[in-house]
Amino acid sequence: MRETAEAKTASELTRARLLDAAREVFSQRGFQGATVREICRRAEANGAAVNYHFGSKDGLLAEALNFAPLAALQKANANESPRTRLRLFIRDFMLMLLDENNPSSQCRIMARELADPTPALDKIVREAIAPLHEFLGLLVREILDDSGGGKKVGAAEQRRCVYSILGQCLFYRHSHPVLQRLHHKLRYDHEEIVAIAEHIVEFSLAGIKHLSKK
Amino acid sequence: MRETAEAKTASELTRARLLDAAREVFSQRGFQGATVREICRRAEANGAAVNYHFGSKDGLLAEALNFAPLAALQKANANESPRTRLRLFIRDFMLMLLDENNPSSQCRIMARELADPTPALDKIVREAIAPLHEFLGLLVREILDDSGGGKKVGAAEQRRCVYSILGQCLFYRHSHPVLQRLHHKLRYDHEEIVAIAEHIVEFSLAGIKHLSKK
DNA sequence: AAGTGTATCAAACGCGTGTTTGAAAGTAAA
DNA sequence: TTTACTTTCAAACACGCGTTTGATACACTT
Repeated sequence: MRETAEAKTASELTRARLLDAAREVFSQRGFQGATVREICRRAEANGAAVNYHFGSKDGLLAEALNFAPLAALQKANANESPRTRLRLFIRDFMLMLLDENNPSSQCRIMARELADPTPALDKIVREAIAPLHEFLGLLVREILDDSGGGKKVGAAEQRRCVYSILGQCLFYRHSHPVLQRLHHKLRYDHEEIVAIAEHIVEFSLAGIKHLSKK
Repeated sequence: MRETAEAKTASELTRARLLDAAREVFSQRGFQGATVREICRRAEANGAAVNYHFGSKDGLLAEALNFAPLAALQKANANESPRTRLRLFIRDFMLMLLDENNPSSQCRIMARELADPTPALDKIVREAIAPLHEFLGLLVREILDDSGGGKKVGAAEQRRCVYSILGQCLFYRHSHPVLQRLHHKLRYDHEEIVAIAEHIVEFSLAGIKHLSKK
């Protein structure tokens, strides 16, 4: 039965290699910019392998996506205070977004697709982004209530706070090519990412608190 | 001589039509997503017109860009207070970014190119984005000094404040496809854009002030 | 009216893309 | 070993892209 297992995993190994290569290339070049040929080359597979194993480039993207790491971020630290949960979430989210060594390229793939709709975007929005927005919305609401300003903050403003937080986070990934040209010594090492996250937390908490007290 | 003038402007008219169509298509589909054929179709010109008049698709983009409107935003209201100048800038910037009826599609074109380097990106960064960052950096510095907190705020934190502001602004354009799916009744009319700008101003001023006082 | 340079046009070119094909190699069961 | 099925492979296909070409129409000069 050793041959059976080996044969089975032989096919599954190329599948896995294709998925790994796809995640890498998609996160670096985006879905449009990535080519099936480059993915196959990196996976040391034949050019027809993608269509054989996944049907199409779209199918490969669909299987390459994995929303679990992002969802895990939201479930962690449930017993901490809202502010602490926001702080920890932003730190880990930024590490996913910016740290090339982070094993979860999912966020980097998704971030690239935000502006350029893909057949997979509907699924991404439904299964990853909508829950993320809801999670942050609840967190912002808790912090608003906690801040104890008498001001009643409406749903629209609460939503805009979520957008402000996500906008700050995504900016560093989205505008990376520009920031590199502006600031040649730029490099996202672990220390720098944590400092960025800390800035976003402080900046955002002040913004939220201000809204509740105005 | 009437015929001469007509003949001369006949060519210049197609040039102008091509530029208009190019700005429209580039801002809607991005440089990569835009096709020469669609631009020519919208301009009611022949498929070879772009290469005849501008040499290449790249050349068309280079001529379609115009940094004056963005620069004008920075020079206006020079005698107002730093906070007011920030408020007015963000409002007009958001109107450029989000209002499809705004005659200046430049910002919308540039925003699409941020993430996807184009041969023109170096020029865009040098002539438009770098001055913009410097402008906002000075404004943030003035507001920090004005806030009178004894805390000395370093250049890195000042820069991150600029990133926080721009990140919030660009998020609405960058993530528009996602926000539409999340929130189906979303529409950027004038009133909504102004409300968004106002939120970003309040949120950001609180964040900046917090940094200076911490 | 003939000549000259410019602008437009339909058609095609060269290239890269995702995908398909049919044969060859490999693997498991009979 | 033979048979049936799965996986790999080089090659080609169909398509869309930016671009080029050579003919044609046009406006202006001589």
